[in-house]
Amino acid sequence: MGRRATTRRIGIADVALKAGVSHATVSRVMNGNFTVDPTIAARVRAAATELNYQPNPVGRSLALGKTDTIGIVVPDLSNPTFQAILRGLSMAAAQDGYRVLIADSSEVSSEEAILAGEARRRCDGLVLCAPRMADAELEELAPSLQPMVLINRTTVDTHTPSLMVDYGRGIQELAEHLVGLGHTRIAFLAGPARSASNGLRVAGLEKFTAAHPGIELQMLDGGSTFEAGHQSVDAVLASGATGILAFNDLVAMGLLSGLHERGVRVPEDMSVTGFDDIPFARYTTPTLTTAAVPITELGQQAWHRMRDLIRNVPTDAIAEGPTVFQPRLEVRGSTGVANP
Amino acid sequence: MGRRATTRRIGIADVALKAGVSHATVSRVMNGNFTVDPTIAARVRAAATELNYQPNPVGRSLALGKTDTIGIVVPDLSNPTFQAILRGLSMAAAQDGYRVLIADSSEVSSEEAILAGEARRRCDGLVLCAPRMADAELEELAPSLQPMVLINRTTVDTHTPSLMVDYGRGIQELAEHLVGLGHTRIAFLAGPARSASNGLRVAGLEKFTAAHPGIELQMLDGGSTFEAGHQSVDAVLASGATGILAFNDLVAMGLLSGLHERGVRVPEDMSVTGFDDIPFARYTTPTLTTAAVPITELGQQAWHRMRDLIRNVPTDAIAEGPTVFQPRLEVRGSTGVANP
DNA sequence: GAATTGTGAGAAAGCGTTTTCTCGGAACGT
DNA sequence: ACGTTCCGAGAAAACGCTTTCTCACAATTC
Repeated sequence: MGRRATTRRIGIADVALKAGVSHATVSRVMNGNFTVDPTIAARVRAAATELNYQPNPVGRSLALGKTDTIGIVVPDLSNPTFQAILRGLSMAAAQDGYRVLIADSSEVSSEEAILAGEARRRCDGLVLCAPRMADAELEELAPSLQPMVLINRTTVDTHTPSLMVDYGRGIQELAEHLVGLGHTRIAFLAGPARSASNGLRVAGLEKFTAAHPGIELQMLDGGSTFEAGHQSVDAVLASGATGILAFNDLVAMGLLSGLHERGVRVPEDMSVTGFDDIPFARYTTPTLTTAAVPITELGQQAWHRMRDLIRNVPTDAIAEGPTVFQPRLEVRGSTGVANP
Repeated sequence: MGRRATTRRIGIADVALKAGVSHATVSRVMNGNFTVDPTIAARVRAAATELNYQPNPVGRSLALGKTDTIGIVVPDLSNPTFQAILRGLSMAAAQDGYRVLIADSSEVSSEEAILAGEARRRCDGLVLCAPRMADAELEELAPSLQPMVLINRTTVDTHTPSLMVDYGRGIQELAEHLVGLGHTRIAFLAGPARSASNGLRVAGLEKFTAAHPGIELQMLDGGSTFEAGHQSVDAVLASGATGILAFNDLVAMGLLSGLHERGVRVPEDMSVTGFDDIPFARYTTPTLTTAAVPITELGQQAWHRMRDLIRNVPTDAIAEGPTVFQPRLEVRGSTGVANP
């Protein structure tokens, strides 16, 4: 039995009483069921507005078995990429009357599974961004999280839609862009070792080196943050490379900042590329050459997949495998011809 | 009556059946009620883990009259300030086992009231960021949204905690910083006219001009975005001012970028200040002099106020009026001595 | 040994909805 | 005028849980 609320919220019973009808009739009226006498309907509506009645969503959810809410699990809310996904998701979902519950795992991947489960049970579906989660764990978790949409991950299980960014292709294009500018010594400032998207980049770069035997490509440890980029200035300079592929825009910006402090001119002395095309990438000095990912659109698409799942739309898009977003090379000021 | 789920989720009844006890006992065990025989408790727990039972939060919420969720209304999720508030709020709330539901009003203030109400009914409380909402509307809405915490707004009603940033004081400090550097012609690149925080800045600047009769201060129309700053380059140059107080960091960054394109050197030819100290402010070129607001901490504090409200902690902090955060002057590279 | 207290667990009510079931009464047909 | 249909609205069950109420049984007391 519930606790005594200090001021009882006004419920369907109050409206029913005031209108002199039963709960059932009030419910019917509120839900636009037309099997109710217009006279009575009007009376109910009048009572409802007069009492300023708003149906309790929790009661509704219990009866209907749905919450009109979806959850999203993100590893780090301070990362612009996830912010953009969240924004796209939230806005698209709002269009269809759905809300978004956020679950920030704060990079603590041990919490991720529990967090995802809890969020899922409160919602009608889950969008999962878990770049660091082990494949096995994801595979094991997946069934209990349905309906679910994955971002930058896949499961063997075919009925989980997956939205992927072709990081491999994007990084290749960036590398080739550098080669086109005459760079022969290139360094990749890698992201977190266990990150799935870092793996894709590495794979793409392996293809790249295979196709360009004359090019020297070094792998440098980095990270995914501004600070990581800033701290790797020494390693970058020591590498002797003239073209630097940063893991993402944040890292590139950190590097840019560090290089500036050292008096290294970009792009005259060194070319730097990012990845993602976060909003700030076009406002750095110099402006950042990067691989543009339509991140907000990705969030929006995530909702559309989710919506199809929730509505049980027989979509063969799922069977066709993950939806792959192709990054677009965005050449700006941070890359230039190699200094001989 | 609920719809037929394709695969019935496993509920308390299943556990009760398997353990050979009543629903009530299962509930007691799950909630750590010690009035139950250890033997039986063990049996129930065994059944629960074997069936992988997880209580349905909706049922729980209905019975308990609480959702362990709070809502936050933000006008624009792409604004770094609100992102930071959201992050601080979400992380702090998570520490206490609460989740955050987001409601992005997309700057459509006509939707704000409905959005806020809907979010509120799904949650145990609401954090409201509605800088553009009319005072009257806020005042009218407030009672139905309790418990609520306001960000950068106040109500006459004293039992709504309010967290404010002292924009007036902050902008004065920035202006005085410019004066200290020898600037005598200063321009304020104003934010949205109806924004509450813009009003506070203007009020602060009025105090400033009163105290500094010799200083010329112009008010320029601006906005709150990067683009707004970028587009106001002409107006800024036409003003003849040498010190520019931008509405916030975003605007300052846009202005910086526009000035760079025009070949105007900062800070040699012109000094520029921002406001907020968003993460990127320390990585612009030149780095941005700004008034640092502990935004994430503000989000965190918002949760603490909310928690006190939810727990009915008799806090006199509320009666004492709004909690005011003092911005801290952060002098970086974008301001320098005035060019004679 | 009967009365009293205590303890642990089941029955049932309640949270606020939606929806099925049921039934009285009006409208219709013969 | 009687039987059949149909329609609209109330009663009640269901959603999944918590908690009060109640009661059977065991343990204690005189």
